[in-house]
Amino acid sequence: MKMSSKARYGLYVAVELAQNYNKDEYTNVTTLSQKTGVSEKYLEQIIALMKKQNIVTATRGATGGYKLTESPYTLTVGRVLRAVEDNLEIVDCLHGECAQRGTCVAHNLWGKLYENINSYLDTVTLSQLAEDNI
Amino acid sequence: MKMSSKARYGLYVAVELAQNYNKDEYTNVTTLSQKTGVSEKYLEQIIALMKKQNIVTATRGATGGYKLTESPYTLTVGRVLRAVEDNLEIVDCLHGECAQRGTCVAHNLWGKLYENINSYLDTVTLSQLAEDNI
DNA sequence: TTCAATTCCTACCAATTTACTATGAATAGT
DNA sequence: ACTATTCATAGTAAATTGGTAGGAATTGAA
Repeated sequence: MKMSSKARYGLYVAVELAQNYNKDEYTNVTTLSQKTGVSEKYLEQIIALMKKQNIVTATRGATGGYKLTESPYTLTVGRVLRAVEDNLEIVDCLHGECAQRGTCVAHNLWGKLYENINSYLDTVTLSQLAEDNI
Repeated sequence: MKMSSKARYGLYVAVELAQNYNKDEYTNVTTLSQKTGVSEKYLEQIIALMKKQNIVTATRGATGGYKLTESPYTLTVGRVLRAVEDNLEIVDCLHGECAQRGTCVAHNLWGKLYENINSYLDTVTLSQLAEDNI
Protein backbone atom coordinates (compact mmCIF):
# COMPACT_ATOMS: atom_id res chain seq x y z
CA MET A 1 0.00 0.00 0.00
CA LYS A 2 2.39 2.60 -1.24
CA MET A 3 1.81 6.07 -2.57
CA SER A 4 2.90 6.20 -6.20
CA SER A 5 5.55 8.55 -7.49
CA LYS A 6 2.75 10.33 -9.33
CA ALA A 7 1.20 11.18 -5.99
CA ARG A 8 4.45 12.51 -4.62
CA TYR A 9 5.36 14.46 -7.72
CA GLY A 10 1.84 15.78 -8.07
CA LEU A 11 2.10 17.23 -4.58
CA TYR A 12 5.46 18.80 -5.37
CA VAL A 13 3.95 20.49 -8.40
CA ALA A 14 0.94 21.69 -6.46
CA VAL A 15 3.12 23.18 -3.73
CA GLU A 16 5.28 24.87 -6.33
CA LEU A 17 2.25 26.35 -8.07
CA ALA A 18 0.94 27.48 -4.72
CA GLN A 19 3.95 29.76 -4.36
CA ASN A 20 3.00 31.52 -7.59
CA TYR A 21 -0.72 31.64 -7.04
CA ASN A 22 -0.86 35.39 -6.50
CA LYS A 23 1.32 36.27 -9.47
CA ASP A 24 -0.01 36.88 -12.95
CA GLU A 25 2.41 34.54 -14.73
CA TYR A 26 1.79 30.96 -15.54
CA THR A 27 4.49 28.49 -14.57
CA ASN A 28 5.73 26.31 -17.41
CA VAL A 29 6.68 22.68 -17.18
CA THR A 30 10.38 23.39 -17.71
CA THR A 31 10.46 25.44 -14.53
CA LEU A 32 8.44 22.84 -12.64
CA SER A 33 10.83 20.16 -13.81
CA GLN A 34 13.80 22.14 -12.55
CA LYS A 35 12.19 22.81 -9.19
CA THR A 36 11.06 19.25 -8.59
CA GLY A 37 13.81 17.31 -10.33
CA VAL A 38 11.30 15.26 -12.29
CA SER A 39 11.47 14.98 -16.10
CA GLU A 40 9.31 17.36 -18.13
CA LYS A 41 7.60 14.61 -20.03
CA TYR A 42 6.57 12.73 -16.94
CA LEU A 43 5.35 15.90 -15.24
CA GLU A 44 3.22 16.70 -18.28
CA GLN A 45 1.33 13.47 -17.78
CA ILE A 46 0.86 14.05 -14.09
CA ILE A 47 -0.30 17.62 -14.55
CA ALA A 48 -2.74 16.43 -17.22
CA LEU A 49 -4.46 14.40 -14.50
CA MET A 50 -4.72 17.44 -12.28
CA LYS A 51 -6.10 19.46 -15.14
CA LYS A 52 -8.77 16.85 -15.79
CA GLN A 53 -9.93 17.29 -12.19
CA ASN A 54 -9.88 21.05 -12.56
CA ILE A 55 -7.12 21.60 -10.06
CA VAL A 56 -4.96 23.52 -12.52
CA THR A 57 -5.64 25.52 -15.66
CA ALA A 58 -3.26 25.89 -18.56
CA THR A 59 -2.52 28.23 -21.42
CA ARG A 60 -0.54 27.14 -24.43
CA GLY A 61 2.04 28.90 -26.52
CA ALA A 62 4.75 31.32 -25.54
CA THR A 63 4.31 32.61 -21.95
CA GLY A 64 2.04 29.64 -21.41
CA GLY A 65 2.06 27.29 -18.45
CA TYR A 66 0.01 26.21 -15.48
CA LYS A 67 -1.76 27.82 -12.57
CA LEU A 68 -3.87 26.59 -9.67
CA THR A 69 -7.59 27.13 -10.16
CA GLU A 70 -8.13 27.70 -6.48
CA SER A 71 -6.40 29.38 -3.57
CA PRO A 72 -3.86 27.23 -1.74
CA TYR A 73 -5.69 28.26 1.42
CA THR A 74 -8.73 26.22 0.41
CA LEU A 75 -7.31 23.63 -1.97
CA THR A 76 -6.64 20.43 -0.06
CA VAL A 77 -4.02 17.76 -0.36
CA GLY A 78 -6.83 15.22 -0.63
CA ARG A 79 -8.10 16.71 -3.85
CA VAL A 80 -4.64 16.72 -5.39
CA LEU A 81 -3.91 13.14 -4.41
CA ARG A 82 -7.27 11.82 -5.56
CA ALA A 83 -6.66 13.43 -8.93
CA VAL A 84 -3.30 11.80 -9.57
CA GLU A 85 -3.61 8.59 -7.54
CA ASP A 86 -6.55 7.04 -9.34
CA ASN A 87 -9.00 8.19 -6.68
CA LEU A 88 -6.94 6.79 -3.84
CA GLU A 89 -9.06 3.66 -3.77
CA ILE A 90 -7.84 1.18 -1.24
CA VAL A 91 -9.40 -1.87 -2.87
CA ASP A 92 -10.98 -2.39 -6.25
CA CYS A 93 -14.32 -3.56 -4.92
CA LEU A 94 -15.17 -0.26 -3.27
CA HIS A 95 -16.67 1.62 -6.16
CA GLY A 96 -16.44 -1.05 -8.82
CA GLU A 97 -17.55 -4.62 -8.81
CA CYS A 98 -16.92 -6.68 -5.71
CA ALA A 99 -16.83 -10.34 -6.70
CA GLN A 100 -17.88 -11.37 -3.22
CA ARG A 101 -20.34 -8.63 -2.52
CA GLY A 102 -22.41 -9.59 0.47
CA THR A 103 -20.05 -12.26 1.72
CA CYS A 104 -16.89 -10.16 1.74
CA VAL A 105 -16.21 -9.79 5.43
CA ALA A 106 -13.94 -6.82 4.94
CA HIS A 107 -16.02 -4.74 2.57
CA ASN A 108 -17.25 -2.32 5.22
CA LEU A 109 -13.81 -2.09 6.73
CA TRP A 110 -12.32 -0.85 3.48
CA GLY A 111 -15.11 1.66 3.13
CA LYS A 112 -14.50 3.10 6.57
CA LEU A 113 -10.77 3.16 6.07
CA TYR A 114 -11.22 4.98 2.80
CA GLU A 115 -13.41 7.60 4.50
CA ASN A 116 -10.89 7.94 7.27
CA ILE A 117 -7.95 8.55 4.96
CA ASN A 118 -9.78 11.04 2.80
CA SER A 119 -11.29 13.01 5.61
CA TYR A 120 -7.82 13.46 7.06
CA LEU A 121 -6.28 14.45 3.74
CA ASP A 122 -9.06 16.95 3.20
CA THR A 123 -8.19 18.77 6.40
CA VAL A 124 -4.74 19.68 5.09
CA THR A 125 -4.52 22.58 2.67
CA LEU A 126 -1.71 23.24 0.24
CA SER A 127 -0.64 26.32 2.13
CA GLN A 128 -0.40 24.33 5.34
CA LEU A 129 1.68 21.76 3.53
CA ALA A 130 3.94 24.41 2.03
CA GLU A 131 4.53 25.93 5.47
CA ASP A 132 4.94 22.48 7.02
CA ASN A 133 2.13 23.41 9.37
CA ILE A 134 0.52 19.99 9.54
CA MET B 1 -2.38 2.83 -3.13
CA LYS B 2 -4.08 -0.52 -3.10
CA MET B 3 -4.27 -3.18 -0.44
CA SER B 4 -2.54 -6.30 -1.69
CA SER B 5 -4.22 -9.64 -2.01
CA LYS B 6 -2.05 -10.77 0.88
CA ALA B 7 -3.73 -8.21 3.07
CA ARG B 8 -7.20 -9.30 2.05
CA TYR B 9 -6.46 -13.00 2.31
CA GLY B 10 -4.67 -12.53 5.59
CA LEU B 11 -7.78 -10.94 7.02
CA TYR B 12 -9.94 -13.79 5.74
CA VAL B 13 -7.69 -16.29 7.47
CA ALA B 14 -7.70 -14.30 10.68
CA VAL B 15 -11.48 -14.09 10.72
CA GLU B 16 -11.72 -17.79 10.04
CA LEU B 17 -9.34 -18.62 12.87
CA ALA B 18 -11.29 -16.28 15.10
CA GLN B 19 -14.32 -18.57 14.76
CA ASN B 20 -12.31 -21.47 16.14
CA TYR B 21 -10.48 -19.60 18.85
CA ASN B 22 -12.34 -21.26 21.70
CA LYS B 23 -12.00 -24.79 20.37
CA ASP B 24 -9.09 -27.08 21.15
CA GLU B 25 -8.35 -28.03 17.55
CA TYR B 26 -5.92 -26.34 15.26
CA THR B 27 -7.18 -25.39 11.82
CA ASN B 28 -5.10 -26.73 8.96
CA VAL B 29 -4.30 -24.94 5.76
CA THR B 30 -6.48 -27.25 3.67
CA THR B 31 -9.53 -26.14 5.59
CA LEU B 32 -8.51 -22.50 5.42
CA SER B 33 -8.03 -22.83 1.69
CA GLN B 34 -11.52 -24.27 1.27
CA LYS B 35 -13.10 -21.57 3.40
CA THR B 36 -11.34 -18.69 1.72
CA GLY B 37 -11.02 -19.97 -1.82
CA VAL B 38 -7.30 -19.20 -1.89
CA SER B 39 -4.71 -21.85 -2.81
CA GLU B 40 -3.06 -23.75 0.03
CA LYS B 41 0.44 -22.84 -1.07
CA TYR B 42 -0.26 -19.16 -1.22
CA LEU B 43 -1.98 -19.20 2.15
CA GLU B 44 1.00 -20.96 3.69
CA GLN B 45 3.17 -18.01 2.71
CA ILE B 46 0.73 -15.47 4.05
CA ILE B 47 0.25 -17.32 7.32
CA ALA B 48 4.02 -17.55 7.70
CA LEU B 49 4.10 -13.75 7.84
CA MET B 50 1.47 -13.74 10.55
CA LYS B 51 3.37 -16.35 12.47
CA LYS B 52 6.52 -14.27 12.31
CA GLN B 53 4.62 -11.44 14.00
CA ASN B 54 3.26 -13.83 16.60
CA ILE B 55 -0.34 -13.49 15.54
CA VAL B 56 -0.79 -17.22 15.03
CA THR B 57 0.92 -20.32 16.41
CA ALA B 58 1.29 -23.58 14.59
CA THR B 59 1.83 -27.24 15.29
CA ARG B 60 3.15 -29.60 12.68
CA GLY B 61 2.29 -33.16 11.82
CA ALA B 62 -1.04 -34.94 11.87
CA THR B 63 -3.75 -32.92 13.66
CA GLY B 64 -1.52 -29.92 13.19
CA GLY B 65 -2.58 -26.50 12.00
CA TYR B 66 -2.89 -22.91 13.10
CA LYS B 67 -4.49 -20.99 15.92
CA LEU B 68 -4.68 -17.34 16.95
CA THR B 69 -2.32 -16.46 19.77
CA GLU B 70 -4.72 -13.90 21.14
CA SER B 71 -8.44 -13.46 21.64
CA PRO B 72 -10.33 -12.02 18.66
CA TYR B 73 -11.80 -9.57 21.14
CA THR B 74 -8.43 -7.89 21.59
CA LEU B 75 -6.57 -8.73 18.39
CA THR B 76 -6.92 -5.85 15.97
CA VAL B 77 -7.18 -5.67 12.22
CA GLY B 78 -4.25 -3.27 12.27
CA ARG B 79 -1.90 -5.89 13.70
CA VAL B 80 -2.95 -8.43 11.09
CA LEU B 81 -2.55 -6.03 8.20
CA ARG B 82 0.80 -4.73 9.36
CA ALA B 83 2.05 -8.31 9.54
CA VAL B 84 1.14 -9.25 5.99
CA GLU B 85 1.33 -5.87 4.25
CA ASP B 86 4.97 -5.05 4.84
CA ASN B 87 4.17 -2.77 7.76
CA LEU B 88 1.59 -0.81 5.79
CA GLU B 89 4.10 1.87 5.02
CA ILE B 90 2.69 4.57 2.83
CA VAL B 91 5.99 5.74 1.42
CA ASP B 92 9.46 4.26 1.59
CA CYS B 93 11.05 7.25 3.21
CA LEU B 94 9.09 6.99 6.44
CA HIS B 95 11.20 4.49 8.32
CA GLY B 96 13.96 4.00 5.80
CA GLU B 97 16.12 6.45 4.01
CA CYS B 98 14.48 9.56 2.61
CA ALA B 99 16.61 10.88 -0.23
CA GLN B 100 15.30 14.38 0.32
CA ARG B 101 15.18 14.39 4.08
CA GLY B 102 14.82 17.92 5.27
CA THR B 103 13.65 19.33 1.98
CA CYS B 104 10.86 16.87 1.32
CA VAL B 105 7.78 19.00 1.73
CA ALA B 106 5.51 16.03 2.21
CA HIS B 107 7.50 14.03 4.74
CA ASN B 108 5.42 15.09 7.73
CA LEU B 109 2.24 14.59 5.80
CA TRP B 110 3.03 10.94 5.16
CA GLY B 111 3.89 10.47 8.80
CA LYS B 112 0.59 11.86 9.98
CA LEU B 113 -1.35 9.91 7.38
CA TYR B 114 0.41 6.76 8.48
CA GLU B 115 -0.55 7.40 12.11
CA ASN B 116 -4.08 8.13 11.09
CA ILE B 117 -4.53 4.92 9.16
CA ASN B 118 -3.01 2.76 11.83
CA SER B 119 -4.84 4.29 14.72
CA TYR B 120 -8.09 3.64 12.93
CA LEU B 121 -7.20 0.06 12.04
CA ASP B 122 -6.21 -0.56 15.64
CA THR B 123 -9.66 0.35 16.88
CA VAL B 124 -11.23 -2.52 14.96
CA THR B 125 -10.96 -5.97 16.51
CA LEU B 126 -11.28 -9.27 14.68
CA SER B 127 -14.51 -10.07 16.46
CA GLN B 128 -15.99 -6.76 15.39
CA LEU B 129 -14.94 -7.50 11.85
CA ALA B 130 -16.39 -10.99 11.96
CA GLU B 131 -19.71 -9.61 13.19
CA ASP B 132 -19.56 -6.74 10.72
CA ASN B 133 -19.86 -4.43 13.68
CA ILE B 134 -17.56 -1.72 12.38
C1' DT C 1 2.94 35.97 -41.32
C1' DT C 2 6.39 33.34 -39.74
C1' DC C 3 8.78 31.40 -35.89
C1' DA C 4 9.59 29.77 -31.43
C1' DA C 5 7.74 28.34 -27.17
C1' DT C 6 4.65 26.06 -25.09
C1' DT C 7 0.77 22.49 -23.92
C1' DC C 8 -1.56 18.28 -25.51
C1' DC C 9 -2.03 13.50 -27.15
C1' DT C 10 -0.67 8.94 -27.39
C1' DA C 11 2.39 5.11 -28.24
C1' DC C 12 6.01 2.51 -26.43
C1' DC C 13 9.21 0.23 -23.13
C1' DA C 14 12.15 -1.60 -19.25
C1' DA C 15 12.23 -2.70 -14.54
C1' DT C 16 9.83 -3.93 -10.66
C1' DT C 17 6.23 -5.95 -8.09
C1' DT C 18 2.41 -8.99 -7.49
C1' DA C 19 0.32 -13.08 -7.15
C1' DC C 20 0.87 -16.89 -7.41
C1' DT C 21 2.85 -22.36 -8.48
C1' DA C 22 6.15 -25.97 -7.37
C1' DT C 23 9.38 -28.91 -4.90
C1' DG C 24 10.83 -30.97 -1.19
C1' DA C 25 12.62 -31.05 3.66
C1' DA C 26 11.32 -31.21 8.66
C1' DT C 27 8.18 -32.68 12.16
C1' DA C 28 4.54 -34.87 14.78
C1' DG C 29 0.83 -38.05 15.73
C1' DT C 30 -1.01 -42.98 14.94
C1' DA D 1 7.06 -47.05 9.49
C1' DC D 2 3.59 -44.16 7.54
C1' DT D 3 0.91 -40.28 6.78
C1' DA D 4 -0.50 -35.66 7.52
C1' DT D 5 0.91 -31.63 8.32
C1' DT D 6 3.96 -27.18 8.59
C1' DC D 7 8.22 -24.90 6.93
C1' DA D 8 11.60 -23.07 3.64
C1' DT D 9 12.75 -21.52 -0.67
C1' DA D 10 12.98 -21.20 -5.71
C1' DG D 11 10.79 -20.10 -9.88
C1' DT D 12 7.53 -17.55 -13.01
C1' DA D 13 3.74 -15.27 -15.78
C1' DA D 14 1.08 -11.23 -15.70
C1' DA D 15 0.25 -6.73 -14.23
C1' DT D 16 1.79 -2.34 -12.75
C1' DT D 17 4.95 1.38 -12.27
C1' DG D 18 7.73 4.75 -13.77
C1' DG D 19 9.11 6.46 -17.00
C1' DT D 20 10.88 7.97 -22.46
C1' DA D 21 9.70 9.54 -27.11
C1' DG D 22 7.62 11.74 -31.11
C1' DG D 23 4.92 14.82 -32.94
C1' DA D 24 0.48 17.56 -33.42
C1' DA D 25 -2.03 21.78 -31.87
C1' DT D 26 -1.98 26.35 -30.10
C1' DT D 27 -0.44 30.88 -28.87
C1' DG D 28 2.34 35.07 -28.40
C1' DA D 29 5.90 37.82 -30.29
C1' DA D 30 9.08 39.55 -33.95
